[in-house]
Amino acid sequence: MPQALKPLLRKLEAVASLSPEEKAAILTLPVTVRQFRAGHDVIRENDRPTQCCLVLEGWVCRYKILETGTRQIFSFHIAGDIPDLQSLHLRTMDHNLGTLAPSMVAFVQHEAVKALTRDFPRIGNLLWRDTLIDAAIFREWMVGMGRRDAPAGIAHLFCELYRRLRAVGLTRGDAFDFPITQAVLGDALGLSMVHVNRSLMDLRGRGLITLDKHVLRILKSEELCEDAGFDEAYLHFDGLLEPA
Amino acid sequence: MPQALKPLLRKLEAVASLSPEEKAAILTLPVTVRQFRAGHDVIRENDRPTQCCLVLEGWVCRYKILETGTRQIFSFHIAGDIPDLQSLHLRTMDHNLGTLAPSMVAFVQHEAVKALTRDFPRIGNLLWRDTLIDAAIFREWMVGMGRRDAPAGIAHLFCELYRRLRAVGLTRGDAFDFPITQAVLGDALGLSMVHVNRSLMDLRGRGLITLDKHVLRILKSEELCEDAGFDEAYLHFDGLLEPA
DNA sequence: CGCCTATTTGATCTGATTCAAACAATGTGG
DNA sequence: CCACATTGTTTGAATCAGATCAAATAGGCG
Repeated sequence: MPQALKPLLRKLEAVASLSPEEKAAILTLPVTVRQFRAGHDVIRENDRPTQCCLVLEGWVCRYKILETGTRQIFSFHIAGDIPDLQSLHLRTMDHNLGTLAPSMVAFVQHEAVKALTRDFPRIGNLLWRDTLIDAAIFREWMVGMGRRDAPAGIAHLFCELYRRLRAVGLTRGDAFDFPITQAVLGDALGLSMVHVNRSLMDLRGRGLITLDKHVLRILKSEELCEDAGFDEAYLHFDGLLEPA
Repeated sequence: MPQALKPLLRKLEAVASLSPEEKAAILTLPVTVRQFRAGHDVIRENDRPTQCCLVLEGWVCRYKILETGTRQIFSFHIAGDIPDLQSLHLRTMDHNLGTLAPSMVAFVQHEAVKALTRDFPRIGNLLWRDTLIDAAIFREWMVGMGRRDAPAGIAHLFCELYRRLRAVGLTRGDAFDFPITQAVLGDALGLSMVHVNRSLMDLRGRGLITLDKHVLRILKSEELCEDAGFDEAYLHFDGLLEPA
């Protein structure tokens, strides 16, 4: 099903225009598509995957469970993301990949991706670039955990997710579907669920957002960004790669 | 000065054996070497570098300064690291790179690196792999900031640095030079300097480490790892790339 | 010696955690 | 369609890890 890879193509073409051959090579990658329920693992720590996976629909996250039983979430992934590209070059998974909502995921054999990057080095560079942006997002989350208080950290995450979702056409005006529980939010931000709840109340109380029935609406975008110290540069929506 | 690139070669060869041609290509990369004093910037946020840099000697870190004036450090880099490989694919720097100690840094034009990865795709994959390990380290730091208390976070960092330094031959038995002040440690871990000091006292008090005159000695390695919940898998010392 | 930077200690305060319980929403099977 | 179970949100109270403020002490080094 070639159209399954449309989200990926869309993402790559946002950065550099691809030649017809490059597009065709991507769209004809052999993929297997699987549907997952919420709360299931797609890949586990210590696995040695032979395929990469691409999110087509839903919400997926990378995370680790500590000895103490607590969880740290590293990233959220939405349509078009390739959350485990790293398995292409790192044999063993050092974290888990799991769904947070019902999700559709496409799998592509490593061999096929390697052949693609061999035949079309520019595509390889675009994929590399994607993993570098992942890393930039990790860094920004570090800022949130290390140097921002809870309301600012949450606000910052909302600013980020709004822009990433908008970039793949998943916002409706100033709102988007947000099927993420407060407990999960806490695991992502390094906060307790109770404190997430109170910080959300704070953001709501100041009229910056609403969050109801899993729909998040950003009411005062400028104020929210201001509060969060948000600067979208780290998402690198700008950075064109050199032309073909 | 071809021998400047020895640390890089050493690092890459730890993962995959290189052909004579590949080695030659790396060693003959045209480089400029510069010496920096401690506390100086090598690259700044918003810069658009035309070259990559490689740490030959010293201690370098990536960091960001917030509006509030606080600093968040994202990573420490030592000999053999290429802390801004990302500039190869992301036009604009989203953070700073600065020295923490007198350091020697080699610069290589992007064009030269791109030519290298074009002519020797396996080297390109090794470099990509290096940036993926960077990202794995970011994730582990997120665990530290989000889910570990201060002594465990510091202990974890020490475990990591010990192994990374040992891998490039910069340890002497169970000790290594550690020219990092407590304030800097705080900026890396998202802690106040005072609290870093108290946590260090705690580690010392329990006889796990000594830290004196910028020499860190690990007295009880197992206990320190245990305390920190340290598992070196994320450093991927194991993961061989496929053979040539 | 005197300056500057780094470490250490004390006292106080606060953001965030923990524990506990109520409440709301959603879904499921009988 | 209701009863019940389950999952998620909200609130309260007590406690604690870590921040902040302030000042003393200790090293380097020109």
